[in-house]
Amino acid sequence: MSGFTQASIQDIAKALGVSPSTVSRALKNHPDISEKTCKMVQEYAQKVHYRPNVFALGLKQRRSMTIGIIIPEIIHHFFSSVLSGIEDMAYGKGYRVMICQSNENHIREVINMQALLDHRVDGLIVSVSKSTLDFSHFKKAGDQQVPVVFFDRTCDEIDSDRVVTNDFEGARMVVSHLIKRGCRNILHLAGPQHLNVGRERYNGYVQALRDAGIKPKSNLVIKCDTPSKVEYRRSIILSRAPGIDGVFAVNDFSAAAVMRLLQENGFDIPGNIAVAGFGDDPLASMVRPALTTVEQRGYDMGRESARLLINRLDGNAKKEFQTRIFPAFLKVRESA
Amino acid sequence: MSGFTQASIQDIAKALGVSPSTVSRALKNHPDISEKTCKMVQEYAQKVHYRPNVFALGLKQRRSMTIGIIIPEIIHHFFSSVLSGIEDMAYGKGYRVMICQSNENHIREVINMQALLDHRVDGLIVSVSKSTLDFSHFKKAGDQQVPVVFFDRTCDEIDSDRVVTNDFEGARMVVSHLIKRGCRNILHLAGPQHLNVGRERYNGYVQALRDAGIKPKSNLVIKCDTPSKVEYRRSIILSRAPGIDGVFAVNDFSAAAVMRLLQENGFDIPGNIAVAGFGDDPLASMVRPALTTVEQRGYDMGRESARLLINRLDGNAKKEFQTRIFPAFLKVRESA
DNA sequence: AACTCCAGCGCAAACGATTGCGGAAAATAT
DNA sequence: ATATTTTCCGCAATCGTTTGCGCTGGAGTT
Repeated sequence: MSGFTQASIQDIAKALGVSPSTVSRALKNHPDISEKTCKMVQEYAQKVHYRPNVFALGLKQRRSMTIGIIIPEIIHHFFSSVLSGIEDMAYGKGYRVMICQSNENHIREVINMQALLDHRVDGLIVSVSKSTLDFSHFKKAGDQQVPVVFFDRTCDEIDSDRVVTNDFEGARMVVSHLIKRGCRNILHLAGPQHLNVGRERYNGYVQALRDAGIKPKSNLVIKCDTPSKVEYRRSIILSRAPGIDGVFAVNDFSAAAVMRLLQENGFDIPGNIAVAGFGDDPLASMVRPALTTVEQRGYDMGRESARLLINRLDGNAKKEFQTRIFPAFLKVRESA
Repeated sequence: MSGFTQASIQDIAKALGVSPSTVSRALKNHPDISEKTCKMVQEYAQKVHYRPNVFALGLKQRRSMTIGIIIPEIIHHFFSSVLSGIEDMAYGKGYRVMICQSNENHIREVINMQALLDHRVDGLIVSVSKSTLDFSHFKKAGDQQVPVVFFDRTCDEIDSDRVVTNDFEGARMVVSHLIKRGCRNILHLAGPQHLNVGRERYNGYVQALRDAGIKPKSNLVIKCDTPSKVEYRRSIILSRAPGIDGVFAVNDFSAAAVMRLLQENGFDIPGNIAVAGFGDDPLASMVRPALTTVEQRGYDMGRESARLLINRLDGNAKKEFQTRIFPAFLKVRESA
């Protein structure tokens, strides 16, 4: 009710005939303050809907109880899952979050970084954009004593905590599955190789082939990690199509797109060509045939990222940085 | 470079042998300060990477230059598009954003609201959660002089600026299209009727039927607005299926889910049953057959929401509240 | 009676930036 | 030469909260 203006500690102090310091202490049950006073203050504070001023707090304590997050694109189910995990853990520990999207754009990432640092976030959780090759903006965070946790797409140049999926093993598993199903000539729609995820998934693909005594062929690897790139490369994909019996795409979006492309051109999935993706996006179960893919535990990864960061912020983290590797799970559906 | 600690205005003042007030004014080219001093201060500030302290600023100016955003679920493409629109407009006008998800949960929405108010956002842009029936938390924003703009899912009880799609017309168009294609018995998977979007789309559906002289049947309207609800209601949907020749779902997710369900049970889309959705999610073009749907201009709606809000914040808005209605566009693909 | 001790509270200085007002020096006018 | 205006800058208060330190009065000790 109380209407317009937010009550401050001084307002409460004045109204109750005590000093601001007493109010401040009473609100946190400081032992110096008598029980009676505590109760009186707290009740009055409640009545006038007192809420601490975060600006004054931040100014005084030199911390914001806020975690900054930079992710490439929030629209991907994996990233939103991670986000939920981070939020839940953070809220539970009294932290808030501030979310920025880089839109896979390096410049935007740098701007976001600055904005978050300007807002004096206590720590950062980041998954780097595809177009980021220079990591100096992350070092700036280190300079300002702001710890960074990288998840999924990490930055090797910077010593930090990391939370990743076992991309290698996930890729190896799903490609092995394709081989077990009888595939011999498996096309890989690869992600950027300067990103750990792209590299690891590629490596897992190669490993699975080797395990089965199949020689990897470089013309069966195409850099192509979005639906629009699938469209852009349709002619080369279609030129390979007659000679292949399987596709492993670096993510579900490309997998769905290539599946559609192949279907439109008369190939039966999985009859002629089996298709597998990576990530288990909700999309995977909505397309036809439903997509065989690799499940990542995004939510748990988010929680763990936040846990690692907050431990460090609260000073109860080991000095050495850690890398948490989450298992990947093969999710067999209809497409392979 | 400069290492650990962020330089403050006082640090600069001390280093340059001037007063903090001079530095403050020099940094914004105040006419009281000589050109020479301005240049000196600005150059030094640049050198030490001076960045204003948002806490001090917020405390003094009693505004944060930050817009709070509450949306149901960021994972929906529509909402992320709106988000991008808001961000672009806001950044362009010197505002930052703080994003919260309600996850369609009323409690969470209330908490988010309080968190944003605690952070002293200057204004709010909100799309209300499905489970919100009580709007008192929004009134609290009004009490604190924090203007709110509602988009898409509005709140009728509160006088405010609004930005919406012409849901009625969109629904009418797409259902008319179904009818033109020959559909007579069209199932509607409806959203919650306490939300304007659910209601308007339903009304558009009814209007299209009436326009064609078809009598709406209540047993052809099922409340069902997510894939999991489609699953949950599969038996009733399938019991209706033999008698229908079209489906209009309140969003693309449900449309895709129902399409799969029907296909799995031997119905050909669009041969036996035509299916249409709403929203033009990227999903729509990835499923088979590609989904006929209604396009909403999410990005533009985001920009407009931010524009309306910022105009009000900057004091150059008319007193009366406005409602901006964005057109919807029929997007015909393969499913209908 | 004089002492110590402690519970309970207030003073005042931060944190970093802004801004109205006043004042010294320099420039201009008389 | 003095008077007047400009130019340029500093003082100090302010935003709301925290916190080290000091003060008071009453209870307990000797």
